[in-house]
Amino acid sequence: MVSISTKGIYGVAAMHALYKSPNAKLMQIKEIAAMTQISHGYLEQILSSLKKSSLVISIRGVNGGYKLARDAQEILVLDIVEALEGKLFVPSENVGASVVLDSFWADMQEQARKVFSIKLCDLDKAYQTFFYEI
Amino acid sequence: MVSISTKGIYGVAAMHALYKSPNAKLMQIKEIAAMTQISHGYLEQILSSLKKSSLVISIRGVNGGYKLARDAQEILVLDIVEALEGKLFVPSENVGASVVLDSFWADMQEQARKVFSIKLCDLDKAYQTFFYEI
DNA sequence: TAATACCTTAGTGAATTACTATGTTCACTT
DNA sequence: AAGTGAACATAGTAATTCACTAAGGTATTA
Repeated sequence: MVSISTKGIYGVAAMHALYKSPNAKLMQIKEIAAMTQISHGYLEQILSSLKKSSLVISIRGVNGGYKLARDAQEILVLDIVEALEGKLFVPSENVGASVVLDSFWADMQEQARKVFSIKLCDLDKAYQTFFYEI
Repeated sequence: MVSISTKGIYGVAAMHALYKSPNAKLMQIKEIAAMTQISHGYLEQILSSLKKSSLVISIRGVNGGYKLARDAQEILVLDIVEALEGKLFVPSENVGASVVLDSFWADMQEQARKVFSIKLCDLDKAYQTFFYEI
């Protein structure tokens, strides 16, 4: 189907929730799950992956939770999605040893990854732009 | 993995082969398969899909084969890939009823599809550019 | 009518997706 | 010191997709 899967979409939604947390306050999985409607157990795994990629920081125990590992200006949607789904748009293998097509697909990948290189802090801005155009 | 699958890559390779056929001469499946290293049976299915999407024309019987249904200038890589893999980059469902993220993903889809809106006849040109830059 | 090409459908093993289930570890509170 | 509640870790599972193969059907030409 060639699409970002729910895992990536959930990941961006969770990161966006953390970004929107007032005063960068810790958020617990159950809070994020309630906000985003993501299943608690699945969200646990997703946040675990995001932690492994150093995108979030966690604190354990009672009153624990998650927060962004760094400023939202330093986090790209591409980082989030690739942390969860691997590098984007890598053509499986090269076909027929065609140099033309090989470099074509490499170029497509580069351009497509550029599209997703939008900062986490600019997500709302993107929406505003969209909104004002109506 | 979020990538064009081999089906789409094979489809583009096959279409490129048809585009490169001298004088737009009919090409048989076995010729294309030999050129591209795609399995004969699988390529049959792929060309069948491309025909259903009116991207190629076929002639049956002895000396039959395939050719492009229209000028390569009127065929986008996006057309080929979407004929084989469905519409690109549709986020499965909207998550958490977030209007911000919904319109963000819609915008991502639009931009990503634009990246693949390159004409079949410009595939080689893309490579030339890449080549000259070295 | 035989040969040869396209056309169609069914099946299959491997991998991926989107979870659920179960338990462990850690830290704070009482 | 014990209990509670949070993150952490691993295993399992049903459904779907992927990348084909197999087997035959149908149209056209020699």
